[in-house]
Amino acid sequence: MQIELKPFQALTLWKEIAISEVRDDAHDLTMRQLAVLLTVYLEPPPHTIRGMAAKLKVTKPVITRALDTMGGYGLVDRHRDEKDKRNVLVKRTVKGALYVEKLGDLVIAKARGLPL
Amino acid sequence: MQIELKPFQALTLWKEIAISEVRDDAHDLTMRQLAVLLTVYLEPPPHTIRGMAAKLKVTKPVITRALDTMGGYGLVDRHRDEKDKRNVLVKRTVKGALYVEKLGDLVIAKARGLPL
DNA sequence: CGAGATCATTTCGGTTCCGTATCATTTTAT
DNA sequence: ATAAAATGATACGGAACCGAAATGATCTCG
Repeated sequence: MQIELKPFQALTLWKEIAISEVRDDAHDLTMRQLAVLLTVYLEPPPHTIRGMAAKLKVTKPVITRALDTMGGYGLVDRHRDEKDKRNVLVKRTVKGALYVEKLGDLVIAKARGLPL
Repeated sequence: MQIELKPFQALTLWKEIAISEVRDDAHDLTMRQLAVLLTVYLEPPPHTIRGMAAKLKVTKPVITRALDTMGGYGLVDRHRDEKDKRNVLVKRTVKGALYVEKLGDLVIAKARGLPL
């Protein structure tokens, strides 16, 4: 992963990834859902609804709905926090891990293909 | 260690950008809209509805609606092709160019901030 | 000239998402 | 014990989007 990107190259990378995501659109995630998904898989737990809402500067229902949708896809899971039963902890799934891993491969492949 | 770090960095970059976009959500573009926008601004014209639909492998109404929304934001413009009045040519705007430029700066800034 | 092809848009019914406000449950503090 | 606070989910009306199909305008070509 070269870090010395010029503006046009950086945008081309972003464009190629966006187009790839749109094309073989397995799940049609929105930007918000993607931000939630990557937060869950890249940052250390625990992940609560309130915490993620604060991190993304969105309201709690946005996170709840994103988890509803992605939970339906099997990309994330939810469990009550036994220590504090008001909290809900977002958990990773095998399917979600595979999806994220594939996305990482895509970013790398596209970055490698850039004329640097 | 280094081998596993590369995908993680790539995903972290993608995550940081997604979160930034969600946070200061000037326009709340979807992935499809973003793909359309970047295609218009990074690839040489002309850009027709049919051409972009084919490129993104989506139906034409998807492109039409994306242009409706982004046109409302002032990010793109449309004109009839005078050579073939069936066609509509997508045009760039000053506002859209600024938005794309800012996005490029964001990608670069986030890439630069990655721990190599 | 006229039939068919091409292109973008609109329409349709249905789904999803939005933000605000409210609700139910659980914890904390008095 | 009980009131207040905290947390996530849900209700609601409105907006945006979906794919498929229909529409209107324009072009092509026999």
